Amino acid sequence: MTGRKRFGAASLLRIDMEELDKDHVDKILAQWRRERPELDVSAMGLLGRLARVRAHVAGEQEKIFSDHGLTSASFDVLATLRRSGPPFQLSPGELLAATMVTSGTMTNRIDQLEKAGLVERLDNPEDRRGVIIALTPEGLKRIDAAAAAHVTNQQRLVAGLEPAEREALNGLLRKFLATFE
Amino acid sequence: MTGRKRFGAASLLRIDMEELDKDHVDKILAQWRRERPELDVSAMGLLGRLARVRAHVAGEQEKIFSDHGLTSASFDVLATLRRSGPPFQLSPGELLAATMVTSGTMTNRIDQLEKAGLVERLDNPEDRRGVIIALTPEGLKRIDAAAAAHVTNQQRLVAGLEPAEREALNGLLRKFLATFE
DNA sequence: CGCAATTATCTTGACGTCAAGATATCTGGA
DNA sequence: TCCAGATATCTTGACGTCAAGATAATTGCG
Repeated sequence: MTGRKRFGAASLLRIDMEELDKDHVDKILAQWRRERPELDVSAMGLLGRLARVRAHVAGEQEKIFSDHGLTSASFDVLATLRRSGPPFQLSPGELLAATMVTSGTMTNRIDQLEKAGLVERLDNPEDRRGVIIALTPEGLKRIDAAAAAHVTNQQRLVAGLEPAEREALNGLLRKFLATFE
Repeated sequence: MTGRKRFGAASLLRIDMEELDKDHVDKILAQWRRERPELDVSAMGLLGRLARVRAHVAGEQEKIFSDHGLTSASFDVLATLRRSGPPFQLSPGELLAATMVTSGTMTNRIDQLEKAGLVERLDNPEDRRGVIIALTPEGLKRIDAAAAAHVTNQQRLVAGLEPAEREALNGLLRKFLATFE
């Protein structure tokens, strides 16, 4: 918490009103403008807030995963298998395509989940180079419970925005994302 | 929904006419709605896009840091020292307060930067428990060059949004961030 | 003044991730 | 058929991060 009070002593002392709405990112921008006034930092506020919001959201989400004995990494894999539908089986390559990590990372994630008894590696009858990763019954129970808690928590995390704001933010992020994907 | 194939790449990656306007996140939501229709996934789209956009932005920014022999971690520390103004010195605790990492992480970051000759640890004359981290002349040159390239790159990253959209997105992220800080 | 609580920084050990490369298998063209 | 290139997955080694706790110095209470 770095937050300042919106209606604290500062406003009673009539300190510049604009200062009151400055957040952590605004302070960083003000420092850059003082030290390197020739730099155009107009994009830094948006991208800095994006990074900070994402860091907070990630931390809050990990708490929920931890309650269910999972990490964001293991949740990610189990959730991908779960939402693919019965029989809850995908190849490592398919999991890779869905999760923005490298093949070595996916091997490691599967290793950990296999040790925990949440997935198993099955022979791929169509390609001896490959395997099929399957949710175990325990893995299915685990991800079903974790996913329910996760979506409830996600609603809590966005509750500070009005429905119309969420809609607007979602639309802008969709367009922004489209510039990368 | 038509029958799915045994091996899921087709279902995960499929593009058909009805889905041309759907992005990766929409496809994930559609899968959840099919598999767990009782879950309210209304917040997942926004938070999923936030995570993916941030991951893309982080990757693009790291390329620039790498061009200057830095990582996002080392850039973060050097930039904090640089924008604090002359004499470009802060305590590890002050760096910690500015950078959202743990003390052990900060110790490690400073160790790496010291090895690289970009910062040095000075005795803190006011508190023998502590030290002062100072940019070296080489560190100053490095961060000044990297910061200039970084802000230019940031402008490129947001160029796919119209100025009014950037403004709106920035405002919504500001409000969202305020719910955490 | 003396000592317990606090503070500042560092250490340790465990993870998760990545890049680069190894291994095994498949595939298509000659 | 054969084999060179492509493909699927795993291995290795180096990092960066964190949580928990250690160490040393400072502060403030009684």
